Amino acid sequence: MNTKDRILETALSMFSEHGYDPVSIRDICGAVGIKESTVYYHFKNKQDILDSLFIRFEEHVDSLLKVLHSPDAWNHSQSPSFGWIDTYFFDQYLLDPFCNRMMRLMLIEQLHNKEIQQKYSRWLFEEPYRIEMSVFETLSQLGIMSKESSEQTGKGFYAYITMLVFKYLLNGKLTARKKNAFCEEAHSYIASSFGFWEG
Amino acid sequence: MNTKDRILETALSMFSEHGYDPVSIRDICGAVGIKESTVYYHFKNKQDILDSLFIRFEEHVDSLLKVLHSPDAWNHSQSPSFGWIDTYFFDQYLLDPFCNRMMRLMLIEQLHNKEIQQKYSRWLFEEPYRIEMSVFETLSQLGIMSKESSEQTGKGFYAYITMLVFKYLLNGKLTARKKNAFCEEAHSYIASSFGFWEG
DNA sequence: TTGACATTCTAACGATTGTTAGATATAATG
DNA sequence: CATTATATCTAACAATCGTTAGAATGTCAA
Repeated sequence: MNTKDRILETALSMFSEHGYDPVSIRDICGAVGIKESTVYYHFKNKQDILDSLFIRFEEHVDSLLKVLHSPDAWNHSQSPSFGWIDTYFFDQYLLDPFCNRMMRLMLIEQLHNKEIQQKYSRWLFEEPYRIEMSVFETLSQLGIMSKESSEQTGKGFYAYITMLVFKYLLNGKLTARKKNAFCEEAHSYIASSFGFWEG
Repeated sequence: MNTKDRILETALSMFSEHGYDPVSIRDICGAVGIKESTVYYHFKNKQDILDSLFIRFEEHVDSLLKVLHSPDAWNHSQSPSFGWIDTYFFDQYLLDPFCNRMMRLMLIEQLHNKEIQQKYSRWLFEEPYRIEMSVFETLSQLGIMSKESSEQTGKGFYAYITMLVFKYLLNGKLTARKKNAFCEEAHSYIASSFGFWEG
């Protein structure tokens, strides 16, 4: 991996753990194994590192969203399924190491950074809401649920997953134990609430 | 208010917005209107300010919990009610300015501070879960709900409130708009899910 | 008024911060 | 080989950090 990417990866790893301000350029350089001035060859300043991380993240999730909303994503079963949510929404977004770190970073910085607060609202609440609700909307279109019931059930599902995200995926260090707890409790909720469908 | 209390209040206000490290002793002193060295007359060091805040918070919520679990709290209706949740759990905990600031502080610091991470888990997940579930446990004891149904419904309720807390009460600055959104959506959820009871 | 104590001040310390100028090394091009 | 461009280095800067010693106040009892 080239130096620029190593700086970005190390910076994200440290920012997501301690926040932006508490991590110094020297901290990052020490971990990467370069001198401070080298950073300024690749980036305009410290803020530029943060900006670059968000550019990469939004490219990443934009391409992810395109896949999600393309017909292919829904092909392996004729209707949207919780297997689909597992593969795309859980594994490639909520549980993905890069995305998880970016969410931690947004979580720390949102309280005092207005720009990041907007990104935080979008990527932790609005887009997940859209994605999860689209599943239940399809369910009502397919006649599996009534429109009102699908909306109510969708909101309940969204709230439960959101709670699990904050409780397990954005609470202290992300350990294998917490990942498992998230998956187990999510699947247990799905099983007990939607056992009638795609058992 | 005496100087020590003014330091604590100002520090909490700034810590909860920016986090512990980014706020300097000089920032706090500038806002209070004193010189830096005065802080060290009242506190051992910067960390001591943070520790004092947590001591005050835990004293505050401990006394709150005592009230919650005392018979008096349940007296104004023969069964636990959502009005009770409104008065004690919402107004005096989740929406209380002091508690809200402490929760923000814990939210920021928990990702890299192991001690605070434990407090965060306790005061944002475990205790709220206990409090909310105790309501539904009573419901099943009173025969209003079956044991299984009360547990499932309780978890759904807890998840929904937790989601609303993160979405509205710990997302950027706490405005009147967000407070209202929290209350409205919570009450709307209660109404649509539990309209059968205490309409 | 004097003395004792509580409270706040002035002024500085060593360490760390983001950033920069300019030298040095490495690699590619003629 | 000489030249140019790319990449990393050394070494320092002004500013800010938490913290401290000691002088200057204010308050109240003797």
